Amino acid sequence: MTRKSPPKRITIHDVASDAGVSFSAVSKVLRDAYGVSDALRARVNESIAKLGYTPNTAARGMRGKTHVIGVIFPDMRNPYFADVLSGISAALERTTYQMVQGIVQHSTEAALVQSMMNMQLDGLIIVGSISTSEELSGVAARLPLVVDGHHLPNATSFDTVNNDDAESGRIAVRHLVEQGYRKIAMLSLETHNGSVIERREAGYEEAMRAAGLGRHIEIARAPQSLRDIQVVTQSLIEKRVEAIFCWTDYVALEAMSVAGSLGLSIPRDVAIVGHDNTMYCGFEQNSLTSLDQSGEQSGLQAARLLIERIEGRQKAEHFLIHPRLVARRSSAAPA
Amino acid sequence: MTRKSPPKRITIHDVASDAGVSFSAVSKVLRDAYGVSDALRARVNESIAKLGYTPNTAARGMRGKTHVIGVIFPDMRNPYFADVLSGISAALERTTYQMVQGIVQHSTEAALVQSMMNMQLDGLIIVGSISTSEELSGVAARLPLVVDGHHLPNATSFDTVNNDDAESGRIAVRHLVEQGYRKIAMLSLETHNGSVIERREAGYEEAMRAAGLGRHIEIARAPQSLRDIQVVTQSLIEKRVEAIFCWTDYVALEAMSVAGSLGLSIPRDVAIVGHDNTMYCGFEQNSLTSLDQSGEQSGLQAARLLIERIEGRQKAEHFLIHPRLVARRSSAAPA
DNA sequence: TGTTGTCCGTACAACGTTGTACAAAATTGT
DNA sequence: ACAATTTTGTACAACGTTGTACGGACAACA
Repeated sequence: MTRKSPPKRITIHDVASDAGVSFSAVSKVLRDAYGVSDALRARVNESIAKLGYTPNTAARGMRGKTHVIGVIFPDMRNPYFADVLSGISAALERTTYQMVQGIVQHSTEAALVQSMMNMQLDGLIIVGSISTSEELSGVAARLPLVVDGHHLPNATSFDTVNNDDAESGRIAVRHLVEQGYRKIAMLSLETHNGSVIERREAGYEEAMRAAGLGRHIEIARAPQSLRDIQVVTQSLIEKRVEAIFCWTDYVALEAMSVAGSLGLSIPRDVAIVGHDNTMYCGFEQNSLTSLDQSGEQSGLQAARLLIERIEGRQKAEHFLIHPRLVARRSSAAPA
Repeated sequence: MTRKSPPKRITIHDVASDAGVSFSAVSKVLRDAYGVSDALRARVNESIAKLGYTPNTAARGMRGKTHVIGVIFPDMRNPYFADVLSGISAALERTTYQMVQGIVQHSTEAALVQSMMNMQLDGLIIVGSISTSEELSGVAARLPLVVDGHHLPNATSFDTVNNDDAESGRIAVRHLVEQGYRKIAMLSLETHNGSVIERREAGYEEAMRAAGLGRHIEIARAPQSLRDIQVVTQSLIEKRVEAIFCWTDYVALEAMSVAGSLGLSIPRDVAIVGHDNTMYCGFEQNSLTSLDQSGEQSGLQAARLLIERIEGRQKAEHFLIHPRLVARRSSAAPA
């Protein structure tokens, strides 16, 4: 409709002249600073509502806080992250903080962090970081930081939230052993700069040894590509493993697919356990046993910690979530 | 490690004094404006690299462009959006533009748009918008806008990218008819403010009539919740439909799950077709026939249009993508 | 009535850029 | 050698906030 009209932005000055006060007074109301009468406050708020004023984040960034936090996700394909996001949203609901996301797709985590710092965001939650402890400390020196999904319990300058991943590995193995499986392999991730997968592997090995199955320990690693996962799964199957514990659900679903293509039946020929208990696990055709690390809870805690930190906390906190097994048909006892 | 050191931000002034020039000169280099000698440019660029300077986006937002665009997604659960994001990333790769995402979870689309405007972003791509044409025109009056997944071919103030959704509906029906199915139902979405689902329904109806199956037209609508989808699917099955065309893949997978739970086999008892051809379709246990609307292509075009618009194009463009059927076992001809 | 505080509201200097206006220097033409 | 022109670099006023400094009004106390 409108060709190229000049849609003037409503500023604090417009509000001030509408309310008949100085622009500084409006600023005071916005920051609810000391030294404004109730009458003035009411008048200003009325004008704000009437004009539909919203503060300019860019201008705020030049001076104090922007009231915006950034959340960085490693990818958008894994529906687990949607749960984390829900948790963060829920925690932000009753606060004045807004949120923007950055998703590591083509760009790098470091570039995204830089970009968000340049926007002067008030704090950052990095989910599934692949950065080193040093890099993260560098970030934390410049703005409040919470890392979700990277075990760094000795970090002093930022907080972390994590699933007890060693426990995940142990639970998976114990469950499969109880169900009667012995030759239990793990299908892991090839390159993992985070410490999450290491711990799952460690938990897996520990439980295998504890069950007297040390000789059956077998960890196969594949990169994230579906093709590679197929190849590695196939080689595990050829080795006649009885069960496969996969580092995340979609890998488990792919493993299931490979087994199916080879004419094998699950769990009779091979049992499968996944991780994250994403929505696809519950579908009848998958019926995938999985470890639930409650992404929602994870996000909630991360946001809570970040806000505390923005508001002044200095001492680091490290929150651990206890995983819970959700058993389904894919790991039922063989008949 | 560091307690509360003052990590001074490196500004244009620091670069200027390092290079021994005025700060305005540095700004000129950054904007590559007219009137800088190659010598000065080189010197400045050297200092920039040496100091690791990056421009402050907030400050840029106060004056010209931020070189950041915003992308708004309706949710993070549907892996289709990951493809769209890939396309956008790819298009931005060789440009100077950065990107941040906003995901409509607890907050509203309008709130996210407002928030991104307040950050003074250079442009916006809204994917799967539920806003009205008027609301979108309002946004477009204030900044360059591209809408992906909302048919508004008469919009003059913003661009759109869409799948030919009527064609999707027609293709799905024609395919099922060819395979020998007659009682073909559609499982649609209950509340759809976008025009995408309407068109799919229209295409479905049109093709049904064209095939002389008008009397078998049956559109069932369910909200996004899994529980509701189950109930609606079950009622379709009780009506003994032979095939179900679902508006998106995860609904199709859920329908498949319901059928399986009822002891039915696919496609013998009921055929299923999904939409978006997401990664889960290819898994053997699903083997779901689906319509591919190439999210990657969609994102690529949206980003291209946005950049053109940021750089001055006024005339609206509307890009249409042609869907392609990927046939799998879920719609094979009954034996 | 003068003095001392409180309270409320205003003035104004940042913040780090962009882009316009202008001065100085270098180059060209005569 | 001197004016005219072009090229190169600098100065500075925005942009919309925050937060500190300050002034004026009014009440309380002597």
